[in-house]
Amino acid sequence: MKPGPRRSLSHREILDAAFELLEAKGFDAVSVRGVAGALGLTPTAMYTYYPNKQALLAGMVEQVLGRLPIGSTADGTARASADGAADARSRVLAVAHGLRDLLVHRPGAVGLLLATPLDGANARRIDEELLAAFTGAGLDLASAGRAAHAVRIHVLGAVAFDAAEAGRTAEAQAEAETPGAASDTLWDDLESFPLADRCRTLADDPAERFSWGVERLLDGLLAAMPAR
Amino acid sequence: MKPGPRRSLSHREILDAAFELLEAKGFDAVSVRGVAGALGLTPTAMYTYYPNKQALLAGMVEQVLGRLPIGSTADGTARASADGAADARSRVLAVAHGLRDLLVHRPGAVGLLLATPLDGANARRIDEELLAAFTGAGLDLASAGRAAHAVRIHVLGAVAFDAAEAGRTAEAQAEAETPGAASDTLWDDLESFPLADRCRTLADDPAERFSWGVERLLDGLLAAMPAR
DNA sequence: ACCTGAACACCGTTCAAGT
DNA sequence: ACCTGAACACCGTTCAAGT
Repeated sequence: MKPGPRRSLSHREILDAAFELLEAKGFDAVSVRGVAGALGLTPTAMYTYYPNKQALLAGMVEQVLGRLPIGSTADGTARASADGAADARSRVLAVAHGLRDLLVHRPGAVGLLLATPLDGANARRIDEELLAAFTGAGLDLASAGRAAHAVRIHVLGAVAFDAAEAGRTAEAQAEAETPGAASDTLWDDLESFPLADRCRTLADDPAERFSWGVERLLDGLLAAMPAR
Repeated sequence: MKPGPRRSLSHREILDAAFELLEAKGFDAVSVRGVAGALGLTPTAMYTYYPNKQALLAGMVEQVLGRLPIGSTADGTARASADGAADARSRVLAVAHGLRDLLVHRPGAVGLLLATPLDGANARRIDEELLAAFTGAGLDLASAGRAAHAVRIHVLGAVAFDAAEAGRTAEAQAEAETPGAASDTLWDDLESFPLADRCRTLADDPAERFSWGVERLLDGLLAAMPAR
């Protein structure tokens, strides 16, 4: 092929192609070469838009985090309320569930978040909302920072575990469909894990488990207020 | 080279070489080819020991998790105490801090944990300890399962964030040492993040932040007991 | 059983060259 | 500025063949 026409793609078009690839074939398929191919470009042409793969992934993270609505209450900054803690709880819950919904409905997005620094403008915007909520509840700035960090950890970690678990059960199903392969790794160690085994039969719903965990975390965080 | 002598390596030797590579050059250096090369083997010889890379990584995870001491109190099963919640707290804290120490002192180990299912025997052993602690505190099995999951998430997530943060500041330092490169990505967006900016100047110690977060999480989890 | 060597289908990235 | 084509130094994995 000769150089071809100057298409001059926008970053939007490139990111759209990358997300299409992500949702169709998973995170591993989001390669510089793969995205270039989907756009009808040579791999090297990608380097005129992004200096490296990290920058491309960072662009994707920014786009997906940008879809999280924040501070949705219409009253703007005037948010003073009778109960600062209750206010904080609802604001943090909105961020937590919003973020989870964003990632759960986007297969492969977890890999994206885990592979990328999370220091872009939209990540900072989310941080700011969490900090505002916790300081509004009466926490000092240092505690609010730690509380926001704990929420960050919990949301991302929960989604990552859910995704890993979903992938594993999908594999297990695919394996069960091939009757030739006997159940491998049936270790039957001397050890047994009665509680864990009984627990596994419960088959908890991921969404409910997430909700419960965030509520309990908030119970602990919002109790960390200076006595007043 | 001809086939060479039958060395018949043990899994231990292979895993040791893999960990040496992990600590020396990071998680990305732990490749089938890399480990084989460190052992003086051809890449394909690795496949007589492990069916694929996943299995090799799973072996590494099992070895590192095996170093976590559990149930260190000498009294064995006789653990009934006046305050079940206080007992549970100390047991969970032991697991959480033990696990964190294991990972923090082993650069690259986080990548390992994030890339592998965590369903091996040692992972189950840790699960069992957490479940025992929470049920001992009076939680029903379903709640204990959710609580254990929350702890799992928090410990791994915290270590993952710390590692990412450490990597980022290391990069920033390396960049600062090359005075030719001006400070890139100084966006100066219209938005500003006063709380997040002030928060960043606090420079919280990761170990203290972790401790605080786990304590707050446990505050919330151990309050989730049936009223008695 | 354990190992080699060649091969397949991939990566991210750089460089010289074209328009 | 945007793009191609060749190239470099890697991946995981398979296959046929040797001992």
